[in-house]
Amino acid sequence: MATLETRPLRADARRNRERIVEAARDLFARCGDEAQMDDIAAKACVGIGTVYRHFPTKQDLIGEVIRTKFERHLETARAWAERASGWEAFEGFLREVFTEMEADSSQQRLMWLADERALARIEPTRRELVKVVGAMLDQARADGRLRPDFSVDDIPTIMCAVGSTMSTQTCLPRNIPMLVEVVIDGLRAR
Amino acid sequence: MATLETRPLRADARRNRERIVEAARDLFARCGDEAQMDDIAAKACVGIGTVYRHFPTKQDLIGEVIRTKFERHLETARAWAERASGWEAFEGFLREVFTEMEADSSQQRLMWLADERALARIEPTRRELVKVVGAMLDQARADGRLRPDFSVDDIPTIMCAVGSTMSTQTCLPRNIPMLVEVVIDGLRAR
Amino acid sequence: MATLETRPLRADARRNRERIVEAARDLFARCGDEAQMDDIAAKACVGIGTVYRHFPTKQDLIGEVIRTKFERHLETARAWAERASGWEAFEGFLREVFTEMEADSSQQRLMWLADERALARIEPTRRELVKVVGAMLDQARADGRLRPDFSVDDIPTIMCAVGSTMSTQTCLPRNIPMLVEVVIDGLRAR
Amino acid sequence: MATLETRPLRADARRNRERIVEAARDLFARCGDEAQMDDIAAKACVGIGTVYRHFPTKQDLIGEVIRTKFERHLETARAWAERASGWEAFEGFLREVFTEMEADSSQQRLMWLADERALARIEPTRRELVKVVGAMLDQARADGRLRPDFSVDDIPTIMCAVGSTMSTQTCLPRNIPMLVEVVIDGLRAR
DNA sequence: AATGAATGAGACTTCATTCAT
DNA sequence: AATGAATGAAGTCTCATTCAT
Repeated sequence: MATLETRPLRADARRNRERIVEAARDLFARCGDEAQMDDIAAKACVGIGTVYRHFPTKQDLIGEVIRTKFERHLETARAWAERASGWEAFEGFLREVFTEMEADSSQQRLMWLADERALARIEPTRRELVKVVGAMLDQARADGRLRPDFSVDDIPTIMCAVGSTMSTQTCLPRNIPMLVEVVIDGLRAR
Repeated sequence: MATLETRPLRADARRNRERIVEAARDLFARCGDEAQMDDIAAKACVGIGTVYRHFPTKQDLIGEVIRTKFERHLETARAWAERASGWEAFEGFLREVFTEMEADSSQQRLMWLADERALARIEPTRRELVKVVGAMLDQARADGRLRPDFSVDDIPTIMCAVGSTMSTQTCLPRNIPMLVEVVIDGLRAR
Repeated sequence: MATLETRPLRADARRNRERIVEAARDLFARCGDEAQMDDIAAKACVGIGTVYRHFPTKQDLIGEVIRTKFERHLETARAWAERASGWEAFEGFLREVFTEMEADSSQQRLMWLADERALARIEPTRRELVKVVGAMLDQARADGRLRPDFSVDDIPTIMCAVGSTMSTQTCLPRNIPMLVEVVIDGLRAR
Repeated sequence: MATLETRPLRADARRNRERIVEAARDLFARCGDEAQMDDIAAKACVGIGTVYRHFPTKQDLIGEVIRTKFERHLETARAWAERASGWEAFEGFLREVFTEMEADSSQQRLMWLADERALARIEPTRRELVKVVGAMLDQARADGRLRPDFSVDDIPTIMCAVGSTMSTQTCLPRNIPMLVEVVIDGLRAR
């Protein structure tokens, strides 16, 4: 009932939160849609009530898992922005991101479960990502290496095209490396 | 009682069947996964039992809706195979299919609901499609217009990449025309 | 619309009726409760509507199948009434009936599916059976071979006890020959 | 918050569980197969979900109801094993069990609804019961009071014969007391 | 702050029966 | 007299979310 409690418990809470997100990541990857809140709680070794304390909705949890992945893509973008510039940086970024995606391709399907509420959670990260990559694009376009009609706002389209292809039913044949080459070649100026 | 007429009841049954598929097409497009068998039956003005008489499983119905779309793609491919050949036919086919897809882009998400059972239903059509388009590709490759590492088995990958991008949540920005150009340019021989 | 039709079709109808009962016998024996009217119709090579023309209710069909079995028991009783008398006839009848029952023990469970309506159908046959066996019992009692407190009305109880034991889940151990001996010995006068 | 009390919620849960089994006992007895999970939940004043939390399947609930009855039979057997021995104990046990059975004869039909899954639940109790009664039988056989061909494994057969006869449709005449005497006399050595 | 038992709307599917042909 | 497509009430079970402890 005191308003001013110190936060000794908050360390515990944060650990719980991380465990929950970790468990969700794993179960969503393995089971997709079917991953249940109960199972996620069990895997995180917390009660289901604790999951809901941290994430009031399943969509919030989905959104958080997606956000952590975008965070990693953002870091990748920043690393390439430092390491190179223009088309080189962009191509390097794209290839590395696609590789990351394929490493946990089963998680790409999370994008299909996410509704507006979940997606709202990743907006800040997404915007930051677009900003960082935008700089590379401007340079690449100025250098005449990038197709002129490609804008920074089209990046999500590209990433989505590759990512969602990774996560379809495995009973249909998929050739991701080929797709990556087609897309990157298609982005070059002719 | 005449021997010559087609069986009258069967005509009714076929009409029902078509109404069911039509209703399913519409509701899946609008509600995705959420579309319920009850609602589909109601929309088709038949009892739920009638739906299950024609499609013993929800996945069978999903599969049938997808199959009808593939059937249309197949017709498009055949039309282009007559009208042109090689790269011209392939590019024409691709552009027309992508346009068709965008016309009912909300239906692309059906692919995400389909499980193996549903997908099994479209196998014959898919195989025929690959065969027809394969002929175009061989010619295009021989003419040096197609990137050499692209095989007929990669067509589904390409179509999936574009199709699934169309069907993502609209709250994320999408630029489909740009994606189409990138993909087609990426497919050309350099 | 004529009231006075001759019965050339009735031969067909009777054949259908027999085929339906035969199919029902088989399917009830194999599937018990789960046997469906559709399947019975299919197995009898008639439409489901034809089944309902002959037996307005599933229970009527169940009752008919049971009745045919009672009919056979009745014949067995009559045969023993001719061949012997008193306790000899009764024991012979019982042993033969129990043997018949075990031959299609899977059908005994039909008794568990039958409701009042079905059972009403077998009343005449049952009454006749009791009458025939009753004569044996009177003689056997007079001869001092039958336990004195056993009446003709108790015959169904005895038959039910053995019959229903035959039809329980096979995962529980059953020893029918032993049960038959216990029951017959228990019926003797001491 | 004290460490000593038994967990309060768990007490509630146990009460719920008992209420569910109690409600199931009553409804299965009255309606047989027809008793529905919804009704059982309502009668137990819990949500349907609570029923399924405790018993993941209807068969599990059926099995539990049967198990509680077997448990009572087991207690009866143990009581007689202390009170007497040999044939006296066995006959006393049988008569008391048959009386118990008749008290809720409508429940005997549960045995007919039980499938393997339900029956698996009662295996331990059944085995224990057979063990306790087995000792009586050995003694009775040694004393020359029991028919020699009767083994401990035949007990379920005997109990089933009487129990199932109790639970048939009441429209057929039943004489249970007579059946009990016939069976017990039939079990004696001659 | 955490727990996990409870909830209950709602999903898919079945099948005895009806009725237009 | 026969057919079999259609019906729809009712069944079992799931799972995101709530709330008493």
